Amino acid sequence: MNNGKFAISLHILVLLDKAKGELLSSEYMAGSININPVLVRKELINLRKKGFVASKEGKNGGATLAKPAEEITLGALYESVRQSHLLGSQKNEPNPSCTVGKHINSHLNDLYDETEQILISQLNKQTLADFSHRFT
Amino acid sequence: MNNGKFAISLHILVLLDKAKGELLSSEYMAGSININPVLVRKELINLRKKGFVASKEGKNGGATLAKPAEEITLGALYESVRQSHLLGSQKNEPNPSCTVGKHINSHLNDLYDETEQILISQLNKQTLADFSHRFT
DNA sequence: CATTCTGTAATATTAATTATTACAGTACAA
DNA sequence: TTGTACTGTAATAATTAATATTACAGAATG
Repeated sequence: MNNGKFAISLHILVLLDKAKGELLSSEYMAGSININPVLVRKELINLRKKGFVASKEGKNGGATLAKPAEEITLGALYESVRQSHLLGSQKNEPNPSCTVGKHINSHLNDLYDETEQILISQLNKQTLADFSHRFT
Repeated sequence: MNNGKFAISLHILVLLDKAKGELLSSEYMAGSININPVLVRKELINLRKKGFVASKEGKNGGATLAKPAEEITLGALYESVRQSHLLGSQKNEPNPSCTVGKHINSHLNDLYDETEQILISQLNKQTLADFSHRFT
């Protein structure tokens, strides 16, 4: 489905939760995740768009959670980072002169959608707060 | 998690199911999927190893299902093509001097494992026969 | 107004996926 | 017994996706 974005985003959110409202810089978070700060800022764009975090520009700026960790479900996070389909991308262009080839993509998409819904509802059972509490 | 392998493998299996025991060549299947025949043969290696298909070499050779489509669940197929983790690969090496960085990978793996189990059991509700019947 | 941040674009690097070429070996069938 | 049509598999190339880097304008602080 997706890439390391879910892991990176969740890592960011846990750090912000642990920071208890204190602003964290992208550089600091990048140091914990061990990736480039620009990648953190890019993920923040997305997280901000979804209303999970807020940023403050300028000196002593940084990011913080924009809503309580109890109100951010992992399913919502999954949906926010998901870009392609769960079980495989529908980039194949099967032969339309073959009955199977002609319909496989729509059947695959149905299957993926059904399955993804289950996955999301499973992830929705857990909030950022729950996940964050796994850390001592 | 994984790539287009799930889609390719499922496409192959549906073709074989529809062929009702008749041997299909990798070239023929590649034509329906619209990919290179070598990729089909590579997927067949895996499907054979899992006991889903059998191949016959030589002239007029090809592949066929090795067990009834009713006995191949999509969950088993998923497990057979899965190679990396569902929600993202654990290739990050977070900073171990940070509490969050130090433990995030093991917590992520726990989460992924839990979630993947749900996904597999969901996919297990459907067999190749069920999926194949979606095609007229 | 120097400093420390964010936001964002542009580009480079690396890794993963997919495709291609090549050929040995197997089975059939004339 | 030999040509043909396949599989099996390795080696390599090409393409695409993911990640990293560099660069710099603009915002807020002190």
